[in-house]
Amino acid sequence: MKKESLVSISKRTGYSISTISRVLNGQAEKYRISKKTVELISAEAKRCNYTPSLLAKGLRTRKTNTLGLIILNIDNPYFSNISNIVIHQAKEHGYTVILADSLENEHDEREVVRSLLSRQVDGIIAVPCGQDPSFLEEINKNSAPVVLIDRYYQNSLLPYVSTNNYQGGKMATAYFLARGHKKIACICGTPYSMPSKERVRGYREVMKQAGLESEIFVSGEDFSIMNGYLETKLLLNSKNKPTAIFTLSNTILLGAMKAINESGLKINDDISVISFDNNTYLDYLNPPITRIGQPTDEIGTLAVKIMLQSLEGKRDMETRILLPPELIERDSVSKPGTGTTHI
Amino acid sequence: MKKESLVSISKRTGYSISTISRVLNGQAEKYRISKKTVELISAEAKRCNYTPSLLAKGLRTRKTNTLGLIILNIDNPYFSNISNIVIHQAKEHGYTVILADSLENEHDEREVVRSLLSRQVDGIIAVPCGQDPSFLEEINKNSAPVVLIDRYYQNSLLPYVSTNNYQGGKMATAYFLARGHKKIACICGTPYSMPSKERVRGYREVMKQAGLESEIFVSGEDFSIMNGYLETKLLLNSKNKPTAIFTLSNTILLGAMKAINESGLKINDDISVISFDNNTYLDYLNPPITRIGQPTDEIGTLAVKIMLQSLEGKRDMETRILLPPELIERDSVSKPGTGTTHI
DNA sequence: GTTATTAATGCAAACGTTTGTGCAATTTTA
DNA sequence: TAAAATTGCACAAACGTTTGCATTAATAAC
Repeated sequence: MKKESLVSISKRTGYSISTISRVLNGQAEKYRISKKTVELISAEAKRCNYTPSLLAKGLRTRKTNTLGLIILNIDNPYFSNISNIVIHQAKEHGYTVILADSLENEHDEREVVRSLLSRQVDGIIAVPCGQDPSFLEEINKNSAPVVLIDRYYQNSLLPYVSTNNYQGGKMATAYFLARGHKKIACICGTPYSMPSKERVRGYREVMKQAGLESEIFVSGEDFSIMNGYLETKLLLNSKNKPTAIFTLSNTILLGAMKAINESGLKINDDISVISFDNNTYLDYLNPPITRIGQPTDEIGTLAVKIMLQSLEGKRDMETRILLPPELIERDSVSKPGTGTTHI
Repeated sequence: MKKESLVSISKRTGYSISTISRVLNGQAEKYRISKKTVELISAEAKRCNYTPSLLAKGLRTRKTNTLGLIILNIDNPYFSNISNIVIHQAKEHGYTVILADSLENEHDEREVVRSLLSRQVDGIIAVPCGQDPSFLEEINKNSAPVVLIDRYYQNSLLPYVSTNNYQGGKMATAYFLARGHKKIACICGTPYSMPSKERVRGYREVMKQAGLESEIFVSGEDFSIMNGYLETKLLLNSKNKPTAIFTLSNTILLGAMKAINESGLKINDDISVISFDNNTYLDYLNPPITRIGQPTDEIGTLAVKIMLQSLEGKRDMETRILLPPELIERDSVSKPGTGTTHI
């Protein structure tokens, strides 16, 4: 089965390539193609199951209807979650997305961007991994519009949509305080990343306001399970053991739980935990984990929307967006007077 | 910044487009381009940060170095796991993958295939969702090679790589039996899908051999959390309550756990559970869940390998592959004489 | 001092589209 | 009935590559 093309249809119907093209693109009226011709060509196209070559189309029009999506790590449910939304939203608007991950290193990020650009993606939605926005800014200026999600830069005008992580940090800390905790430790992720910085800032702020400045304790190096595990190990073995731990991601939480289990402690009874990120399985853990959920649906949807607006040349939209997080109350924090450790 | 092309480099260096092309494709020697020229052109290409247009390249060579990957649902960790492997393996060999999901319905599957083909993917790796292989067979024959993963067809020659689900079903059931269980129920997923069918077949086989034919109980309609929840509800409220439940996927498991929790029962003590699929978080559930793990790494890697072989015209590889599953023993099955219900 | 070799490069077609412009035939206008 | 307007379509260039073949200049062979 030879692949069908405008040429092959042209030969079979006797009409010129341009006429076929215009009919199949709904430009028939504009070019006054007769009704009879339109029907004839449409019928033939359907009969032979014609599919336009998006390569040729893209080459000619400089538009591929393709978006690049760069995340840190496909395996992380938070990102696969967002990817899912972005892919479907894009599809909804006629776009296909190419998904790639940077493995959270700048070298791969650059390589991936180049690869996407050589495929002429119309735009790039990315969770950036470095501390320096200039590379992506240049891409945004010269090659293809860039929209950031999750992570973003303060000193850059790149559009982004993320969670109000500061608020999230405050919510978690306040919740601990309301339940009588004072010794609250925070295990953070990649320290220079905006989400980590902002969550920590919220935590510090609330601690300070409560007069617990001396109890502030932040550690951690990245958003890995291992990091959560190691830091928790250290915390549990320190002289000044906390009664509550604020883990800044679902991955850190898993590591923390492992360390806690190994110590024979029970979450809630012996030590309280709040995590960031909302995942279905968190409700099935023992106990179900109280957490600060991010509005991933809205983040993905808005990112695509901003991208599309940008592609259509509209620039009147607010393009630096922080969405409110949500406290999802479960059972991993002891109630006042209930816990054993912190009274 | 005007996009660089062979033409722009040609103009600047004075060499013809073909010479540039050959140099940049490493064909210099073959065409006896002088060393000086090669260096000059290479330097200029690097200087201006030239990236070839893969659209033009693909159009001309009919090769895009792109693979399509179709899965049922991006959000399911089992699939995002496999996707991760496939994407990285493909990248390893110079291929980019376009990820799409069929939402487990044939209409979307067809649409997605068409979309991929119009992008001229070199091949398609897919978890098929229907019962009829003919559509994908036709694609495989006429348009692009197809390799199936996870699900496959008995009456088709399409290459596939999957888990030996039959063996997995037997392993789980035998494990239950060895621990003294007799009333073992099985909650299956999409009943006509090969994984579900084979796992159930293994379950039935072992039950029969143990003389427990009368205790065989299989229900379930799909691989959703809801299905797991509802079926477990029914099981727990039936007159002939099972002492053990074999859930055929991680999603079904989550649903089942919810139902079990709601009944106030405890896994292991009151009811035993084995699930299919291996996920990190299963170790953090209460209790950690004993499960039949699939070799997702190998599945993804082999699928890509088979695809590449097929693209290179080699056909001498075994292309219908079942890999052995692995029993991952945790703590969700009561030990003989320990459980309360089944003695 | 011709002629055959070889080295180094250029020409032009083709891949499958889109789109500005051109042009013949038909119809309308005056 | 001639000019003008409209209808219905075709031509051809362009997008950025790859690649078979042609071409030129230099060197070697005789």
